[in-house]
Amino acid sequence: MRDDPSMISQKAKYALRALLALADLDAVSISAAELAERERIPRKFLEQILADLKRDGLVQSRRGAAGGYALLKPADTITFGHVLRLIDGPIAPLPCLSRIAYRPCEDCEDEATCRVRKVFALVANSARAVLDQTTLADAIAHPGRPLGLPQDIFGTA
Amino acid sequence: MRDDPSMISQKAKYALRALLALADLDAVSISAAELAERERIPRKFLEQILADLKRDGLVQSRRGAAGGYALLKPADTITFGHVLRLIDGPIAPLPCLSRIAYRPCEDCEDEATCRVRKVFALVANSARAVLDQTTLADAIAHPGRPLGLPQDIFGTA
DNA sequence: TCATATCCTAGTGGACTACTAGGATATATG
DNA sequence: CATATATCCTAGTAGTCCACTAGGATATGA
Repeated sequence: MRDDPSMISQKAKYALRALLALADLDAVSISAAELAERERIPRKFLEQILADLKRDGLVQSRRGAAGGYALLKPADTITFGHVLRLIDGPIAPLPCLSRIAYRPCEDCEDEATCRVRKVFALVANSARAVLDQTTLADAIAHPGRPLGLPQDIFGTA
Repeated sequence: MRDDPSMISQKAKYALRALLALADLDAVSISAAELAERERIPRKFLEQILADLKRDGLVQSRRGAAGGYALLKPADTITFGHVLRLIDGPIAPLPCLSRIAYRPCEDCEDEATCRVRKVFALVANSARAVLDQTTLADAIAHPGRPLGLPQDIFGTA
């Protein structure tokens, strides 16, 4: 038995927490050191993560004294799915179910009739439904709102 | 970026394929060697997998010439979730969301208000909804039937 | 007896995670 | 200008895990 396969990486968790913290700030910037302390993230590791986020355009930075990081896009345009794919790679239980990094299963005879694939396609769709429709803003907002999910979770296949 | 985090293990895929093949047989038994060839699974690896399945009571075996393996439980009582947990461990994107192996996130201040947790709870619930309600029989049956999903996918939280 | 099975334990190469380390470069302030 | 404070960039590393392979002990039917 594996430890936990479906688990997201620590790095992705840090990235999401950092982005949420930046969204909390709203307009002001914060240094990596301060952010690291506030969110209990190893500082040097956080720097690498912020570099990834910057490379993707989610975050902007300023160097030197009084420098720091700030969100570059509105919090309601950044989805959990986007961040997760950026840091952790494809969201797909099988390579043959990935949209951004499709690869056939090497030992699979016929993809169209694969019964394992058919079931995990449902899993993938439902996970994506949540991740691609939930934004940082959703996660922050009003505790009253129940983080709702919309229609058509399982696609049309 | 990771290769693919949400991916199930090759071992779990083999286990599911093996069980489906056993369910196809229906009543008759088959040797590991034959099953391995049919499903393109490394023979020795498959033996280990079958041992796991046997230990869990899903499969029975007979030794010696004319020995082999057979399903021990009806195919409509074996869920994908059960097999996945058996082979791959907990189905939870965060340790604090696992039901069978709960552990708090070490760097998490307050679980109740954790915004990352809140979102991934939805992911976990929707994945479990599929996996715990889909049986081997469902995966085998009639191509007409669309592998439907029932109500209340997101729990009551 | 002998071929054919399952059963059981070890071990291994390669990949990946979660960091740490060290310093180069840029910027505000005195 | 000097200095403190930041970001930026590249390497490296201990530990863990996956996906097997290897080798043989044990049981069973012919």
